[in-house]
Amino acid sequence: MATISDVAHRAGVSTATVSRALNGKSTVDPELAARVQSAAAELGYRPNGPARNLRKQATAVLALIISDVENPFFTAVARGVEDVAHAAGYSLVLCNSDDEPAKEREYIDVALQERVAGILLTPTGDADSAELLARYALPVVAVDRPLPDSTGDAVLVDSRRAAEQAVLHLAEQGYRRIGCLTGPRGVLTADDRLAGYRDGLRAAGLGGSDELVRRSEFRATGAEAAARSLLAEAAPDALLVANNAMAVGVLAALAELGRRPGRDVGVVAFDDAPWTTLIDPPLTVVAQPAYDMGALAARLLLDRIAGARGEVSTSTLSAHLVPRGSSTRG
Amino acid sequence: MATISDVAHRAGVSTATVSRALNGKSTVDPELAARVQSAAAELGYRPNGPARNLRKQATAVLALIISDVENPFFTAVARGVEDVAHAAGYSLVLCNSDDEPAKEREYIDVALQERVAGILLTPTGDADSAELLARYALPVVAVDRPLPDSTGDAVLVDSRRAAEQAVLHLAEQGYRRIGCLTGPRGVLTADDRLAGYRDGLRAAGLGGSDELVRRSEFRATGAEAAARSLLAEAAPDALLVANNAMAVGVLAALAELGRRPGRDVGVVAFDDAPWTTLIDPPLTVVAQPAYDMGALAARLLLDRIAGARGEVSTSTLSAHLVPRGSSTRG
DNA sequence: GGAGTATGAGCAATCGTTTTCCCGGACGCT
DNA sequence: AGCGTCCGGGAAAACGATTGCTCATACTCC
Repeated sequence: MATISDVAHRAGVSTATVSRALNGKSTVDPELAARVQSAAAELGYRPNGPARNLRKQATAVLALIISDVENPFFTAVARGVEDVAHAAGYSLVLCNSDDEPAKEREYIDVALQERVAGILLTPTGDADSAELLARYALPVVAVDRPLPDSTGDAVLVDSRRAAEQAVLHLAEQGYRRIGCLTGPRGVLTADDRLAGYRDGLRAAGLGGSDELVRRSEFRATGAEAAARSLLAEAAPDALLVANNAMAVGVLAALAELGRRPGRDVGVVAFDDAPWTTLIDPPLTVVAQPAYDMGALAARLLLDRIAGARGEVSTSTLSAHLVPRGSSTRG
Repeated sequence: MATISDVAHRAGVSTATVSRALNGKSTVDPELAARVQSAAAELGYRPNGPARNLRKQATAVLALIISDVENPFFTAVARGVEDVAHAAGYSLVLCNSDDEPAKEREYIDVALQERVAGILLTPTGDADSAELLARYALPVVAVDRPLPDSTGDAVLVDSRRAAEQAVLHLAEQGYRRIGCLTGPRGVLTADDRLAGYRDGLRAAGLGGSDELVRRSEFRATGAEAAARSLLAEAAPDALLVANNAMAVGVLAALAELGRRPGRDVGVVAFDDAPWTTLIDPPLTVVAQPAYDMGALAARLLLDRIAGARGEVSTSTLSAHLVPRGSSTRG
């Protein structure tokens, strides 16, 4: 593949001039610039990225470490990030941590090696990861969950408050034994939503009991089993479900048990998705602004990279309840 | 950040020895190797990726150019790719082409500059892109659709046959005026599925007419409008829908018109998704092995990169029909 | 006409690795 | 004891761009 000196040779100038001409730097004689342009075009010259990155001691690459691209919430985040990054001339390397600290650390290591300009991640909460990031002073923005010790900017959703409102909504609709299906202990969004659930029960004057709470992975199969056990053992008349994938499992369990959402068991789930209006009754959801979170996070990160030195910021966007049929009796 | 010579200095050896020790190359005295290891650890040394890539004239990065990460089909492909790539020590840069040739070319250009080891893409069909790839002899595997002129390996699904079988299935169930909603002209999967639809009609002895066919973008909103127009103007008693996102639009249109899938209008859609069993009646789908396609494509690409010189291959996986309630009367 | 200044291009250093080449010492064999 | 062979490690040359510095040329102004 043609190098800059091939181009220089063909255009009859030095490599310095080629570089300047191609990067529109300083003043290059228009005629020479034209010669360079055409020489580059004829040779199909593409600057060598690694060489340029080495010399400039900087790359135009961001790392995005999310739990799982197959989760529509993270997918929307990724899309927001990519759109902003791309508009700014940055590329994105995609990493699935599956919420495993070991994988997370491994990917951070790769990012460090590749000297990416910054990292966006949904932290597993692993302290070593955070320490690694801090040690190398790599620009970081956390999405969906904060970093341990809240080093670095974060773009969050007020899950707790949203969960509380979801419970209040269920209570208003006349549900009394409201259960909660949330994610693994230690995952902040899972714990937050549970806390919000408890806030809601308290605010509604409903006593809660741990019997009405189940945890599972943030996936359909685990949630299905958890829902089944909860329904059998605690007889809830409504459920707050902590994410979209879990909702699939819960709805499957209800269908199998012949319990109709809304009339028999009120259901509210986190995360909106296109299909939630297609089921009967339509699913009441807590819609999170995933795309916007990604876009905002990317912008914050680019600002940091550009050298904005301000205080560490935490942006908390709010989720909003979208009431539909699954949370009304009748 | 510490460089290799910092490590060399601290360990009291040359940079060459550090490099050899850290890469487990040739034979380095175990004692020296240990000194190097601990010096590197103490300094928190991370080899400079760009420098290494420059020197080695190779990177451990693959580019993945797909239409849209928010489409669950591509998301599953991406996941398959990522898993395989990661296991082989490769990173993935993610690009959304939105099926726009201009964006596709732009991303190919970026990939070329960054000297990625190979590209996986769902080609828009743009000839310039293909030419670009061919000119630089970059290892490429096409996923879901072949490259123009079928340069490069491809991992496809037998969409046409699957569409035919879906139509035959509908015909068996007693539907007679079967319509088709497919994607934009020129997108191969869209055209293939349409061709398969026509094959199916012919095989079932049903006359087709263009009146029963509509095209839209591969998205929900376009499909909803198209479905509405088709239902109003051509009175089909069944629909073959060419992808998952479109199915959402179609089902929304049916719901709004008060037409029940199955009983009133048979529906079969491409792409399975977790929610398809939650609706009533459950949606009959043509399930594509998206994850496997991604994984296979990545393996083929890695083989090419490793220097497998064999013939250009085309792997055609088969999709299978999953009959559910939306395609049975009653 | 001469001195000073702007303008534009080239030389060469530099980024941090890997890898080739070479050299010194140790060892084995005759 | 002398010679040949390994073997391990260091010096230095790449890799391909960017950029500070220098220098030649032409121009302006007195």
